[in-house]
Amino acid sequence: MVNIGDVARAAGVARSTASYAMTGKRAVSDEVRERVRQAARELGYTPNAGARALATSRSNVIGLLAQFLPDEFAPAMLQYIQGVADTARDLGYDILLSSDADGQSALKRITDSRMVDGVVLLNVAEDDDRLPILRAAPQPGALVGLPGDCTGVDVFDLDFEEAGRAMVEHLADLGHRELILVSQPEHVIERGGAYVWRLQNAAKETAAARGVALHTVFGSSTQPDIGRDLHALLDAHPTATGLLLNNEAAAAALPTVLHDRHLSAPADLSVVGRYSDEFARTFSLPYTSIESAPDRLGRMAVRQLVRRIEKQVGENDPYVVRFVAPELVDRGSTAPPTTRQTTVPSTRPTPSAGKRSRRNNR
Amino acid sequence: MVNIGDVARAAGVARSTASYAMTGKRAVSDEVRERVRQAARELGYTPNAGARALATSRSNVIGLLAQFLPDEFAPAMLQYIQGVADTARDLGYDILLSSDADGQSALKRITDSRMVDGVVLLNVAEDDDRLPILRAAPQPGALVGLPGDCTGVDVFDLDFEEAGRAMVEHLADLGHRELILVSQPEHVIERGGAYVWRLQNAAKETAAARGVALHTVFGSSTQPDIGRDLHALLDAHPTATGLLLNNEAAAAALPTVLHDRHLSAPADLSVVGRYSDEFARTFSLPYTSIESAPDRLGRMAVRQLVRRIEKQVGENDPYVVRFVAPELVDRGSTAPPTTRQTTVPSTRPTPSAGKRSRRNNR
DNA sequence: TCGATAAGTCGAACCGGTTCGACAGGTTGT
DNA sequence: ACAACCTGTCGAACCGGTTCGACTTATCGA
Repeated sequence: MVNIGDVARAAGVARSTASYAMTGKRAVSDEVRERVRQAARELGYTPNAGARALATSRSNVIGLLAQFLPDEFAPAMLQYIQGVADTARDLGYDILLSSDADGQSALKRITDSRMVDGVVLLNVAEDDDRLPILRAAPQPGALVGLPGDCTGVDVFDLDFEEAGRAMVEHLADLGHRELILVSQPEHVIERGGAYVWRLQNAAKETAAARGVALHTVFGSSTQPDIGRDLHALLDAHPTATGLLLNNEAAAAALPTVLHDRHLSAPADLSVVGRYSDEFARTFSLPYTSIESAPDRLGRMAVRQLVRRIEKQVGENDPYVVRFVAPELVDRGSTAPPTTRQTTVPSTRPTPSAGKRSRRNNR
Repeated sequence: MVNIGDVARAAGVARSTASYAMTGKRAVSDEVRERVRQAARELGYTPNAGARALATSRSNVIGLLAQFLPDEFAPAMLQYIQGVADTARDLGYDILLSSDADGQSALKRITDSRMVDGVVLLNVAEDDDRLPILRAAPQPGALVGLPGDCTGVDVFDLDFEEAGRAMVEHLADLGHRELILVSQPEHVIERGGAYVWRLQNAAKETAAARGVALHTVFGSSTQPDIGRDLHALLDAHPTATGLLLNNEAAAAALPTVLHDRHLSAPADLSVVGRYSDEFARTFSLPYTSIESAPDRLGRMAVRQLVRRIEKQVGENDPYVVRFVAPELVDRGSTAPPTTRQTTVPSTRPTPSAGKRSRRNNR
């Protein structure tokens, strides 16, 4: 393999001069620079990443810690990854992706070994066990998701409180008096997914202030369980006229559930979700929703991280905690309330005739 | 940062001895080994990845070239990535993820710079422009997807011919005489997605042999276009009794389409898809389908790649082209044919009353 | 005209590992 | 008793870049 010594020899200069000609870190005569570049081109020279990392203590790689947890909805996760990957590439960084379930040791390994210049953490929990390791690491870190303690890292998240308020306000303004909020599974909360609480508490407060009854439940995050959950819920609260979804799986399952019950939105039920526009398109979801902006959050996190890596902001500059304001995207699934006719349990579910696989029963 | 010299000094040995004690590449006395390991533990020593890569010409990183193309269905892609990432981690490798639209230059950069020990290519086209670069690279490569020319790389793919045959046979056996096959968008084919042809041609041959009429069309891969496509299709072929889907977006959109037309499977229409079980669960799809096994393919590709990297198979060992046999997962969406009653166009689509957003019209 | 400054180049050292050859000391075989 | 061998350790060289200090030559100001 051709190295910088070969290039220097071909150009008739010292190795150091060749280096300066390529990197521009010192003045080099036009003539020499051109000769070096020419030689590099002809020989097909590419700097060795390991050697460069060793010499500069910079790898131009950003670590991305994502966890594909069984109770997280994978397609929603993908959008954060895309946002991070695209932005990193634009800024000249490669992505080292870790999907290791053991986030602690993965993080420790990639930071201690200096494989990465910085780290983005997805799926951050209230008391995330990766944070102590990240703070102890020499590299900067950016989070997507709000932990309890934000010291030493830059944090980006959707404003879930505002989201909760906006969802309730929207339906209250239309005249609804009884709503159901379906959150993520309780297990997500136990693991520290505080955003579930943040939205739910704000929704409760707003509901109380507006004199609206709000039933809150945790839904499953897998099929077909969430479908069953939704049916049970609609049975349990026959007089509720609005449905709020802070649960991607529930949103994805709702069309089928409403179909089975011969209901439609907003004629029988008003629906407001909390998911991204991309998600809505992918799943063809016709519900008005709070935009969760995963691409923007990923982009913001990487931008700030790169600023720290490149010392455009120093360690003494304050760490930021930035919330994206939720936007309500109106897809026409809300309207003033109507009394929902209760479907007779025996006629629901209305599956197609013929044999049905075990896998699909609900 | 603590380096191997610090460890050696603390243990009272030479740097080389410390290295041998950690790597085990030469015999070291039990006592010294223990002293070195102890020192390393106490000092919190982790080898510098760049330095090690420079010295050994091995990075323990695998490059993963994925492209999030607008006409590919992203959630389907994610499963390949997960399969690759999980397997790599199990085998002691990290993943360098490139989602660069310019696959050629991304591949050239990561291979020439020696950042990676090997590469997995997803989304491989018939005449993939990344292949010449991969063949010229010093690292081995494994593909998920079948290109026209397989020399110099290990190739893994679903047996799409057999899949096409199996889909048609299954419905022909049940007595169907007129079927519709919805493939990926024509654009995917133009870009070189040969698997579309492979399945379609095999389906056509089988249909001809069985005396079954087969209408083949290319569907969109985005919402809501694909929904419109499906409606048009069902209008155009009112006597068709079976629907074959080699298009994930179409599968994801079908429940809503059938709902709008007041049809259900298999009572009015038999349906066979081609997607993974994971995909079926995520989208709650109740259709019998050919398992596309993305996790298995990703796993196989990484396994073989690592074998090459670690010289368990040499450059002279033959390169493999391995097809995964398609399995039909019966979810009960197929039955003997019934005459489908034509829905009156004016009553279809049956949207909910009330305002409808522009975004959601079809 | 002379010293100060800047531009351009070079050699050497360095980053932090691994690996080769040499060698001391102990064991074995004859 | 001596060669042959094995074990365990060390010092030095090497991987391929970058960067520092020093040096030469040209340029400028006083």
